[in-house]
Amino acid sequence: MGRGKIAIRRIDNSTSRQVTFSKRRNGLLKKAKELAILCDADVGVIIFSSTNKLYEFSSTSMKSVVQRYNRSKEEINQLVNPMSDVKLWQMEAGLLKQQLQNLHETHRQLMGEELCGLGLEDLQKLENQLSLSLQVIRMKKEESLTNEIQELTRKGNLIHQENIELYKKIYEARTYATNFDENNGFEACNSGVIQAHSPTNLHLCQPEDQSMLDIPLRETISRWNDCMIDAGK
Amino acid sequence: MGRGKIAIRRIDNSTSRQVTFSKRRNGLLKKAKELAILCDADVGVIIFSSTNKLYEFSSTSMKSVVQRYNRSKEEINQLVNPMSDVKLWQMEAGLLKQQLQNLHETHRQLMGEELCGLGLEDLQKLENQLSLSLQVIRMKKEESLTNEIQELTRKGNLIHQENIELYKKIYEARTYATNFDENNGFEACNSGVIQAHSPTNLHLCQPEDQSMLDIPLRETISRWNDCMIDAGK
DNA sequence: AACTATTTATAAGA
DNA sequence: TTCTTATAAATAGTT
Repeated sequence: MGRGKIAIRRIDNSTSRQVTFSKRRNGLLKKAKELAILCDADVGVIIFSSTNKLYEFSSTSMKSVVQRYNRSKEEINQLVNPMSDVKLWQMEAGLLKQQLQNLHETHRQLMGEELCGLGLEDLQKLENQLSLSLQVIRMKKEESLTNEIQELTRKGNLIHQENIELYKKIYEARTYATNFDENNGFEACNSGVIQAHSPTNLHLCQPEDQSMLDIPLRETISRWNDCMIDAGK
Repeated sequence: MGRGKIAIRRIDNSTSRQVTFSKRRNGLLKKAKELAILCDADVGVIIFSSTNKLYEFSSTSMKSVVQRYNRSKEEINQLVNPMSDVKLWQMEAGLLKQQLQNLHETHRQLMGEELCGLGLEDLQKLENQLSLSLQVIRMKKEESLTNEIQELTRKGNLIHQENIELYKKIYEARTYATNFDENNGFEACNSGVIQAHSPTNLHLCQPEDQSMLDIPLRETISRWNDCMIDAGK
């Protein structure tokens, strides 16, 4: 029914296909409507285009048509929501709520609450579990503490080494200054050389830690003294 | 499209209606099929005649078409009414899921698992909590044990009392017998009573255990036992 | 169910 | 997309 006859097979040309779809879709829906009216039939038509657009016609309501279809087919009402999505989600929520409650109770018992309903055996189990947990946690804590102490010790040693190096520098500088000028320039050397030396040294190991760059020379020496005293013990 | 034009309204003549139904139904199904093939569309058609007979066509399967239809309708609903019931329940479920997950994590930590992500402070808190729980549970257990012991002691005392009463009865009975028969009964009484005292202690309440009542008077005692049990009910 | 006059649907082109 | 139009297809009424 057109300028030419066409074979009933997928139309290759995309545009042509789309146009034909549009026309025939309208034709189908119109005819469905006419059939329903003329012949007092209950008709439902669902059309999805190749681009997933939905078109439909139903003489009463799609729901009732499909339900009737299901009943007629004697299939289990799985197609149109015997268990609508709302119901499904309600069930899901109910289930989760139940799980949450159960876990909550267990949790409370682990927290030492709501122990009234428990028998001796349950209490014993709980005690064992807690005891075990405590053991694990204490081990973990100890491990953590040990690590921290190790780290601190390492850093301490590094700084100690640095201080020794520093002291040596200072000592050399002083000796050099003394030898260099018996009666002259000690003050200048002291303020110049030594101040230039110490900050460079500290930067080598801990560039991020600037806090000890502010420390005056006498403090460095005093700290070195302390270290030596400690080492002598 | 026929010898004459007809208005689109219910055909009054029943026979005519039926014939038209038959013709147009075939036409509709044919056109649906053609549309599906020509335009690569997914089409479903359901037709109930006025006599409730079912005719159908679907390009894939009616089930998949209808499911797709339902899904499509849902999406539309959600767009129109973004806070539909479904959405609300989905949110509820999501929330509960989250809570459950959180609680689960806490629970695992209380069980001494998954402690890697925790710092020293967290570990300390956990330890304190567990320690506290353990304390409470041990108290509860002790309380429970104490109660049980008390209860057992009470019962034991009661039974002991009963035994004393029993002893008295036996003694009276024997004395009576001895008086009746001068030199015969005392030895029997002596060996009987003393042996009966300690082992019977717990057994007296259980009338089915007759093993130690080999002495001649066992019937009397048993009858007395029955009386006491009945009275105790 | 077959026939056929006619209406309707639609393919192709604009 | 929409309109037009020639033509294919559907079908109302008849046999």
